Amino acid sequence: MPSDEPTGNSNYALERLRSLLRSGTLEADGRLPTERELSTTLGVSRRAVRRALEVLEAEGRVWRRQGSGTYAGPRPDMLSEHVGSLVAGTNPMEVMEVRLRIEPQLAQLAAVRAGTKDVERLYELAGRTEQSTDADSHELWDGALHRQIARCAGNQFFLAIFDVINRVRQDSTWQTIRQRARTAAGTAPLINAQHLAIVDAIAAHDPVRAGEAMRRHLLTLQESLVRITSLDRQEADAEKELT
Amino acid sequence: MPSDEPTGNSNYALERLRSLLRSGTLEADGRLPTERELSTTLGVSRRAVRRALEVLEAEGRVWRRQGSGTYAGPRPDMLSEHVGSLVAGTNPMEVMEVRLRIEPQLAQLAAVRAGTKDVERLYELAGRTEQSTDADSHELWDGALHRQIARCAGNQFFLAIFDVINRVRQDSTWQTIRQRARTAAGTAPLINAQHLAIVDAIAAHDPVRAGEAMRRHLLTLQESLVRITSLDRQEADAEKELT
DNA sequence: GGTTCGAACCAATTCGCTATTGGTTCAACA
DNA sequence: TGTTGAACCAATAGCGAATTGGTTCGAACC
Repeated sequence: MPSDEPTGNSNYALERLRSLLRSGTLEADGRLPTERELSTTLGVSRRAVRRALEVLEAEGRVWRRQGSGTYAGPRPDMLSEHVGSLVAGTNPMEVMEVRLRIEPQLAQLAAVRAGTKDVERLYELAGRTEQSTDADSHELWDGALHRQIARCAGNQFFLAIFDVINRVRQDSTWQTIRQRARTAAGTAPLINAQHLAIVDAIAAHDPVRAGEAMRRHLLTLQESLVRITSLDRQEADAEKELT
Repeated sequence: MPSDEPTGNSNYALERLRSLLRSGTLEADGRLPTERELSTTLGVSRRAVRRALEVLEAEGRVWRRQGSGTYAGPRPDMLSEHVGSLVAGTNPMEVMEVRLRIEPQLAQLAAVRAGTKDVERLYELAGRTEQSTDADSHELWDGALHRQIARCAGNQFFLAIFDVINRVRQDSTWQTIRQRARTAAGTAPLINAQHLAIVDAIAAHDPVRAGEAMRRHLLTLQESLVRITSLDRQEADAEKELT
């Protein structure tokens, strides 16, 4: 334990926890160590850890569930609970088909209704997506861009529907599929160009072009999805051959 | 086992089960005995019990869950519980805009994928809608027709999304608006003709025509909705004048 | 030939149990 | 007065056995 810092100080634990959250070096599900673990590794009392966590929880940086653990990020709302039942009855290809039918419509509406500030935000998000190096942050910014387009449509209910689709799409069950689909060979430049084409059309208030650009973009994503799943099938067949 | 009745007859089991349901002598949670139990107590094969239960399930008198049991009453749905939060943040015009963007897409898919049996069902529903005299049954059959089109799209997830929209649309909060919108002067013949145009296009496997027909149909509904709400506004303005 | 039956098997669910984990209380203590 | 450490409480996750609806298959029967 540090010597010049008062041990058991919750402020010290708070800083350590903040840096832990910033570093992003935690499990994929965002779960951080147990309170007892933290109290030993940080060399402070569990009470101090709890005080620090209470602050972080009040700030919305973490949320806790008795018997389960403490997790990074905002507390998940009730909507996501129903996602599970939706995920159960469908598959990624169906979801992609729905996106192909709905997101071009949102892009059209966005082209009609997007304001100057909206367009600025869209270009910023497209730039962030392009400049992100690792696949994780790329998907993060990509998701933000698509949702911003949905927001620009100016229809709260339509946005809610989009969020439902998005939740199903991002369900952890399909994490591996997405992880491999987005690392498909050399599609990144094409995808970034398509993003720009969509945003340009929205900025030009050209609904037809925006819808078509979005459709082409999703078709590209669908292609990589098909490629991945067919690869999976081939692997499965190969394994069957071996046995 | 009975002597004058053919054992293993599912009709016999069906009658026994009906009387069991009528008597109401089952657990508080509405759960009735397991299939294996029933097959022994009723002295019929489990297959016969299952046939009887299938009938009762189709009639909506019971619902079954694998690994859990068979329960009396209609199948509970969790979806409707959270519709309220969606309704709160939107309004009928937004919902209609979403329908205008999504249902034509469903009609297009239906035109591609609908089978012969599906088309027959569509014509039957269109006929029922046309022949219904009172506004209540008209809306009932109209809703069934629209949902059947969504089913014909052959995408379970898309159907789930459609159901979410439908739930919000049918929310009791907007009951009065819908009641007045559908009684708009003399639109019934036009709406029925539009229904037939949609179904004809689907039967002809013409996606473009199906989508356009659906769009025109929804535009008509939107018009009547606008008319109603504008009337409301006039009334509100008139009231404001008085105060 | 077609249907039914019994049996076995499959898949989803429930239940009981244990271990884990956040939440709480409390006496000791500085 | 406030903190600490420990014990205890309550809710949750994980696991395996038992249960239950869903399915398949061959034998028997009409």
